[in-house]
Amino acid sequence: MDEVLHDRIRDAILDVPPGRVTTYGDIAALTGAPSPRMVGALLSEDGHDLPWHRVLRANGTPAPHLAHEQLTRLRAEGVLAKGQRVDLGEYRWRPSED
DNA sequence: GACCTGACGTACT
DNA sequence: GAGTACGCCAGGT
Repeated sequence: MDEVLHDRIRDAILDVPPGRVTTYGDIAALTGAPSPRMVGALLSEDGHDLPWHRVLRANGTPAPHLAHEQLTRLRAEGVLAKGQRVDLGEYRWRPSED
């Protein structure tokens, strides 16, 4: 994994403000990552100190094995989910609106 | 180098 | 809206 890209992905995730969410695809597009999977891979190995709970899949649902923890953290920030699905139209963060 | 795996996305049914 | 199929790229074996 390219280290510059690595840092850009981390920075992009750190930019997401509390109470908002983004998607793996958005982070990939924003940072130039070749695939959204790379974003997930990075979080998997080096995401412990990042607000990883603000990163969702494109349909607004979290990864299955993290769903409970992720939705709990998001709820604490004011992001409400309908079942397992967060309303991206409501909470999705865009860099331009920062 | 082939094959498998994964915190994903899009298209299609 | 939900499920399936396939493409995608990097890492490990």
